[in-house]
Amino acid sequence: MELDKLNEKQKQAVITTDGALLILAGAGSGKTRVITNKIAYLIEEKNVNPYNILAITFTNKAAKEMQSRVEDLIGIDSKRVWISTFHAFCTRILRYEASHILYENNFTIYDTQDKQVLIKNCMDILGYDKETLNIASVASEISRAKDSMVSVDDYEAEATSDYRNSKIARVYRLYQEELKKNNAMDFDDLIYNCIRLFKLHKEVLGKYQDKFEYIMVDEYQDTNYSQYLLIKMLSQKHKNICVVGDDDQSIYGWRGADIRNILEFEKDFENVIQIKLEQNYRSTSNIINAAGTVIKNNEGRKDKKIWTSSDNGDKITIYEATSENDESLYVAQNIRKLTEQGYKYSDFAVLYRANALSRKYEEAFMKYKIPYKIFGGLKFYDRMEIKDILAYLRLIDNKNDDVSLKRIINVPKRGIGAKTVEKLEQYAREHSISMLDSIEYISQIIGAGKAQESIKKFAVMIGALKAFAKILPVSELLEKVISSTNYENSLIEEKTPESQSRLENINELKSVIQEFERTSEDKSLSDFLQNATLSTDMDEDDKKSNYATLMTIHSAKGLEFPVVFIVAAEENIFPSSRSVLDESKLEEERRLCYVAITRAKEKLFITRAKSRLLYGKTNCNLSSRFISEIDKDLVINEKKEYYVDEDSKQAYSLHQKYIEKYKIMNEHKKDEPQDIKIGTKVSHKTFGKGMIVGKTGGKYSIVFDKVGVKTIDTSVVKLEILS
DNA sequence: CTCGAGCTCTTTTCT
DNA sequence: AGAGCTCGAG
Repeated sequence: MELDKLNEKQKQAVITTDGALLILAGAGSGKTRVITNKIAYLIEEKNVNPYNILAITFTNKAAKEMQSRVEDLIGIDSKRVWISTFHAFCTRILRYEASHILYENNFTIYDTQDKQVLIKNCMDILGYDKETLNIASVASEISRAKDSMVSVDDYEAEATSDYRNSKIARVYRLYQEELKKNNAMDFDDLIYNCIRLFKLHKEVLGKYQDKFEYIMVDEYQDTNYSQYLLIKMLSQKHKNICVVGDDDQSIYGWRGADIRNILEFEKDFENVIQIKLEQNYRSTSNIINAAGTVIKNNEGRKDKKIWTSSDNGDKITIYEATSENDESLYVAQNIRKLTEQGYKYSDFAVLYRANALSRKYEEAFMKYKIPYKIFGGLKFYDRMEIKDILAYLRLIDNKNDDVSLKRIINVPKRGIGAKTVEKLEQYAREHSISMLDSIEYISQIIGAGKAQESIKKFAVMIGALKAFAKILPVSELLEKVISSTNYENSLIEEKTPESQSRLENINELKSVIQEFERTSEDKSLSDFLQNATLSTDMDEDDKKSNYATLMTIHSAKGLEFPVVFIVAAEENIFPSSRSVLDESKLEEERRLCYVAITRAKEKLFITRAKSRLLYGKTNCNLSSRFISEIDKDLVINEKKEYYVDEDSKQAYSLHQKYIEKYKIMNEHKKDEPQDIKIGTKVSHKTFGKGMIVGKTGGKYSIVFDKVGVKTIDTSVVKLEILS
């Protein structure tokens, strides 16, 4: 135990073990330290059995971090504490108790993409076109319903008078029926169904209530209603519930997080003790004060003031760039300058509001030879080839998974087209069986021919693989899948750099599976698939490597860096254009800004550009209101000297004229795609040197030395031919 | 059945 | 700017 290393408040938070405890932990106040020490304290001082402790986090990364820090404190006993994410926790329970809610325990978890595929499918069946009803918005509406425990019946009842909502209600109903038929659940269902299970079967709930004597929840400000309910139900017996959070860091309202949960914790639970951790150990005093002057503009927050005993440190540098190019070069130049003064590349982070902004900084870093890593974008398990292979494994594991079957029935191409699949699906629907099972009756469904032969062969292959699955470990099953589907070979034959990188990813999947077999307790196929769906790229961070970090502010939460650049601090970007008209959304943006500022330990730069090319258009945005909210005494303004004109209105109108002119010029330019042979070496003005490897119309696939494969439309961007 | 031209869309993102 | 999706031609 390291109780003596804690400050008074932290110590108090650790030793207050019984009853309901709300720890309001400001940024950088050592909250993980408090939770981990509390777990150790319960076990070592209070003789609580580790088996009776539950600690819940939002991300795998946070769970792993917590697990390893508890292990450092108490050793092997830490393995017996339940430390997991909400979703992993619910999955584990549902796997034991699936039969109570009429699911099979090898149910498949559908990720966001699978979910959208199935929703689109449902909308097709109902005859709703996506022009009137946008798939993504239906998906998110269904998510919000489940987050707030609104069942299909409830939703329908509320929606009767509303044309759009009653349509969504029908999609929701069909979608849930399809999930059930496929023996599948989406992410939201994991929590929704867990609560349904507890409500329906009090004896099951009782079992878990007995087990969890002490419950801890991290990042409580990010919980949604269903997560709140889950915690509340589980803690009902022992009533030892400790939640840790910071209302000022609630930035996930748009995905259902309810800030009310933390603001009204004291009403929701009995005899709540509240402890505030306000001392910041991370940042300089100037940074903390800047964060404070911004966040105080929000109404309706818990009263607290973070402070630090550190020195003032440097002032915050604000740079007003002329364009996004100027801005990105400024960032790169400053990083270069600071590395010469002894900073490492890994000390730097560039934080932006949206992933689409990252490219310019990437280019500038390449130019200045600064090693960097971009987080976000396409994740490993989202890659096409990985999803394909996993779809095979899912179908083998769960024959009812029609979504996976449809994904791979013609991958690699075996001459089974959309019409055939449609007929098969219809037959399956009419006879209430899975698509895989309906293949048995294929001769009744489609006439004899090439498609029928292919589909029979497909079914035989899946049958054989299922037999292998019973006797082989997952890693060997994977080999069988790859060889019998001819997946690898068809990629090898393609001989494009894309297929090359796909092959590499498949090899990566092989090592992921081997790693899983080495480390996991339950080595079953179901378990592997669930792990794969619930995990993400962010989980691993190699602290050893030396590179600058580029990421969105959202993904930076919980991290810290000696030097932080907050870029594109402009109205309509940060705060985003969709937030500026809505006071509560704007407050969330401001909290996001608070999170961004408090990531910095020593130096903070905030930059903005007077004009910016984004989503194919140039815009002139005003400086972010958040910049002006920072106390002027804490700031140094840097600006290009030739910007004499302070009147932004005038600058704006001049710029608009210039842009109009530029547009007209461009329209004339957009014509004649270039005709270049495959194999030609070319140069692109932003991606650098590369080689043409494929051609589709006027568009070329090009492997660039630095950035990999990109598709370039030469009627828009001209390429310089090198050889 | 497969390929390619032309259309639309674009915040954030963990699970 | 560029990715993804739909629809029509071969």
